[in-house]
Amino acid sequence: VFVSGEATILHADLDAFFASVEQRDDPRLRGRPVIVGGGVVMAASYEARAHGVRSAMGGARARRLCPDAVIVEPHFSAYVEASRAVFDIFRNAAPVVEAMSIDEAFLDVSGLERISGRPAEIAARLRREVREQVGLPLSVGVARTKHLAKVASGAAKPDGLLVVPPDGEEAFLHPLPVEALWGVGPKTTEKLNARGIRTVGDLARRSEGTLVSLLGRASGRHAHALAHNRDPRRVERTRGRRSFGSQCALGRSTTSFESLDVTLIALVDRVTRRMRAKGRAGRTVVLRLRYGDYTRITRSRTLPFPTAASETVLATARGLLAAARPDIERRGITLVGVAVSGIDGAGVQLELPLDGPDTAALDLVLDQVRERFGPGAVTRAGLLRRGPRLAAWLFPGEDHDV
DNA sequence: TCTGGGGTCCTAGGACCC
DNA sequence: TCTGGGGTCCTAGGACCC
Repeated sequence: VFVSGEATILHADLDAFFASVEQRDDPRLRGRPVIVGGGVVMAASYEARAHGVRSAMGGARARRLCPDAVIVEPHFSAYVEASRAVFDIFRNAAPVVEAMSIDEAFLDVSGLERISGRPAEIAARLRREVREQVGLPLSVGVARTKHLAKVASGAAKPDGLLVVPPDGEEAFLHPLPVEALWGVGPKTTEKLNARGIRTVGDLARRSEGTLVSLLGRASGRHAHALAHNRDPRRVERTRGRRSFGSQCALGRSTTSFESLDVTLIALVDRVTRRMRAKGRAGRTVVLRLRYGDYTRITRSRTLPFPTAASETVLATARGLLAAARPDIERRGITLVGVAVSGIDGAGVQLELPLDGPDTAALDLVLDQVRERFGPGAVTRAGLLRRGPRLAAWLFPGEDHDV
């Protein structure tokens, strides 16, 4: 594996994204503390952050901290549109762009020097173009590894650019608190602090074995590697998502089991609609619940075949919900969510009733597949051979060892 | 701190297979 | 009947990220 010795990875991150879009679209909000989302803070402008407001904070607390804040409802379509425009600029600037979320991405600009200039110049241009063409502040970190670039963009905020030169990496990394590491959250920070490990430098002095026994195998190794500035991850093209989900918080008032079904139908419809729009199907239906005391559980069921059909997902989710009914009625319910995971690539969706095999419907689907992919694309024998689970479900009791 | 909505990855036990 | 060693898949929960 070729590992560049140059700082050619950019991490580009829009500042206070939702809040910045709101300030861009309403001049009255500029220069004022802005909070997006009333119940829970979804984004806070830097003016609001100066008062201690943070995202994911309860709305009541945020208003106490910053009584002058303007609270606006989110405008998701505006955010999606702004994000598209920004990513167009990213893709214009670098051959490999890896989207991390709606508002941040890694860019690999190695080998572009003669065409586009040095990484720091590309980063500066990126910031200028996003500001001029989309009207939003962008911070960029430039470094030799993804992790350093990510931490650097955070340190550059707001509206800044920070390059970590290869010979300044340890000096940059070691004084940072452990929670500055990407992947070290509140729980891990607490465990580490309890052991007197407060900075990345402290972390680097502990052995991998010590960290593994403290944090578990993957987290321990990860923390150890990052503290020693080892991060071989390359910037890769954004992968397809691995699950589709939707959830709905219900508030504190008691909810009847019957009205829960209405919510469930809407959630399943949203999820499967999005899956069909992307041409994806998945095998595992996950029901997410949060009881009245805010404890969470998940219940899941894996189907023998991938689907994006509303009826199939709904029937499965209903089954999971029915099993939880006694608990829901005893403890109350404050959130319902549905997700479909185990996404099987594009693939073919078989939309069949759950209550038993329907070979006529199957033949119809197979005809459509042949029409699209050619007459030899699928045969029943091939189906049996390649999808034993599906075959067992479609033709129970038959010999599937074809 | 009285808690949205969308995701990712890891761990661990049990069933099952060869 | 007790027991190896290697593996996959499913389910549930937890930590983390934006």
